[in-house]
Amino acid sequence: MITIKTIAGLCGVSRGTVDRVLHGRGKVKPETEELVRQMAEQLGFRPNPAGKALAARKHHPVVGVLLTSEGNPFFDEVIRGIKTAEAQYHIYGLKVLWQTMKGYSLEKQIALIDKLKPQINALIIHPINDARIAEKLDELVRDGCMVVTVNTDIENSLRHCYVGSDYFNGGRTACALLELLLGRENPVHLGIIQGNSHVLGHQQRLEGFRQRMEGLDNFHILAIIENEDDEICSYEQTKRLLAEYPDMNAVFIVAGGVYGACRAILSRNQLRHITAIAFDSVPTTVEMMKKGVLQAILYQHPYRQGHKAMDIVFEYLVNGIEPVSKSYILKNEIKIIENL
Amino acid sequence: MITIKTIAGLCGVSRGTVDRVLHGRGKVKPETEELVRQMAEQLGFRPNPAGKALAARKHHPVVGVLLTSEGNPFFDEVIRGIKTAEAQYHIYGLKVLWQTMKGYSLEKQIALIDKLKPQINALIIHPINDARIAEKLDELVRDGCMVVTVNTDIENSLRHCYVGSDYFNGGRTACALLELLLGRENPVHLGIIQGNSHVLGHQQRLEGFRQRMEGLDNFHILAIIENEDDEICSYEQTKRLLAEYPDMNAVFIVAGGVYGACRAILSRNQLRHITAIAFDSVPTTVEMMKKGVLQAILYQHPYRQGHKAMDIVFEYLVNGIEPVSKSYILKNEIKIIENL
DNA sequence: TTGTACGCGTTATCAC
DNA sequence: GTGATAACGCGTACAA
Repeated sequence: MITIKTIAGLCGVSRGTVDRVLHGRGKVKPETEELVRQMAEQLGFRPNPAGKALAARKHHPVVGVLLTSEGNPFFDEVIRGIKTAEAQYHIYGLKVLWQTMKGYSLEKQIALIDKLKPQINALIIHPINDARIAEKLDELVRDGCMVVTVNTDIENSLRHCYVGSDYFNGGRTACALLELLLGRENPVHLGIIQGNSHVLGHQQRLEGFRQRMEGLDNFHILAIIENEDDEICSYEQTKRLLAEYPDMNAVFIVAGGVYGACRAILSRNQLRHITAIAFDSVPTTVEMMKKGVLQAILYQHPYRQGHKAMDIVFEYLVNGIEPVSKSYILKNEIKIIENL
Repeated sequence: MITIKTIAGLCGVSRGTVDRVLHGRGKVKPETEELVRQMAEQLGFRPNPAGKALAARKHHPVVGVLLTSEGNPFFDEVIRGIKTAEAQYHIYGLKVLWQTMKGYSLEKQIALIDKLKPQINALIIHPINDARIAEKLDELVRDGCMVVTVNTDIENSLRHCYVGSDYFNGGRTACALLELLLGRENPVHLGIIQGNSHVLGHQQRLEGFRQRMEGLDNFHILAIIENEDDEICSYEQTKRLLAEYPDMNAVFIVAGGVYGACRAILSRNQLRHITAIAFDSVPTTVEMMKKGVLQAILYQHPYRQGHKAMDIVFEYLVNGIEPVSKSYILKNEIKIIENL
């Protein structure tokens, strides 16, 4: 095992000098610096996290978590993942400041970022995809704060890393799944219940779905409605859709409002079967799977999203390790009742 | 943060004494012992892993890994998971001894266990489900060696923990998936390609499948063959099966020999479509999905199996933490080409 | 510029 | 029985 001591001994300098070189604190003769750097490089020196952890306990790095999770049960598992990681990293002196909000108010989110800003060394955020938020996050990054987006990414921003699913692929997979369930021969008359077309992930899912649909001659989109992720709106709109298109035999629920849409399908109480799929296994969605309204769902590992986001922040803050990649993408899994 | 020092101070004893109490090394006055124990309990003392790691480096705990992985690409990902964890725990002085074998020879496995036995503090093993192996593992456990079974469990053994999938549920999920793909109305004439009915997991998958099939009046099992996880045998047997039952329209491949069975299906080159599903995403299986022979597969998180097994061993050996549960079960996931 | 010394939490060891 | 001390690897304040 290579330690600072090893390098110091081999270079004939003290541990302090090696440390200064490795941390770029200056005040080292150029030749010495070069020697130490080469030696560390050559021996493949990797600082021991255990030592780092022990030494770093006095810093108490603070992580802010800002989620649009109020009233959105999807985030329950994300939160559980973050909290599990929080407990695990507690001994490293890591502290977490929580902020949650309901809905997608730009002003509210900006206000909460500003509130957290002076207190934190890193931010885990479920961001609204708006240029003003991107600007705010860039401001944080420039001030030395790490920023990790979770579940939803934001365009044109300096954020260090994104942890979440591949929405485009989620749409593709959804379409392929419907093809499997309905076959290539039977005509598929499709109703699409979109969440909010201004939300990046929702857009991308629909694009992915459309791309995968090219060449499927038996697939026909009858209509696309937006429910704004609201259950009541979803219920009313879906009901209207089903009345308007009596030959609809498939429904793709792109984002939220799953329960409302399913209740609308249930309320028709007719013989003709509708094949429906949606995303995420929140309790009401599982209920609708059990009732047979939803044949399958796509699952984006919410627990692991939360945990991984904290892992990345921890590695950066405590061990000084930059994320290996700009994004950490979890697979879209297909779930039916049996393997929930 | 509660440290040994905190407790020592509060009890008016030295850190050494606290350590002796907490590790049951004896040589402590009963009253002192009681006092310290109560104090630690009351304050909820949790030893700091970082400190432990630093202090424990000289122990060099050794983990033996014994897998029947030769010639079985399924284990490639399991191995990758173990190796990633190995690298991560390297700094704690953890060493790993690898042993692999081809096939399922009892004598060979026993010999390899005996070879590892004197050198290891823990064993991660893909065991043959036989009483003689169970006996061997119990022997290890009694000698103070931790034993973790991975991917396949063993019956009636003292092993500390099992990490793997739920085979019974895998079978259930497979049946439910076929029902979704083929519908409840059309008659389903099923051929089942079993691996080896003496392998516990293979048995359980079939049982799960059968249980889920109860009440599906349109499902009919035409035949069940065994391929002994051998590709050639699988190819020949499947070919014979397809010739014998020309109305077969669904195939369930329970375990190995996926490639052989798929090649047999391909070789018929006929118009009638066969819906086929299998387990695990090894390269040849993915190839057959791309060719359209397999509509979907079930995936048992091999990478995470390997990683988790090492996690559990690490926690026990280095931090002295017993596994919370006797088994750690990963979900069976449904994969199609799009979300592989 | 460079070296020394201490603290972080745990544990092994030596001295009493 | 018990206490004191050194060691592990790293970061850093302070001394030289």
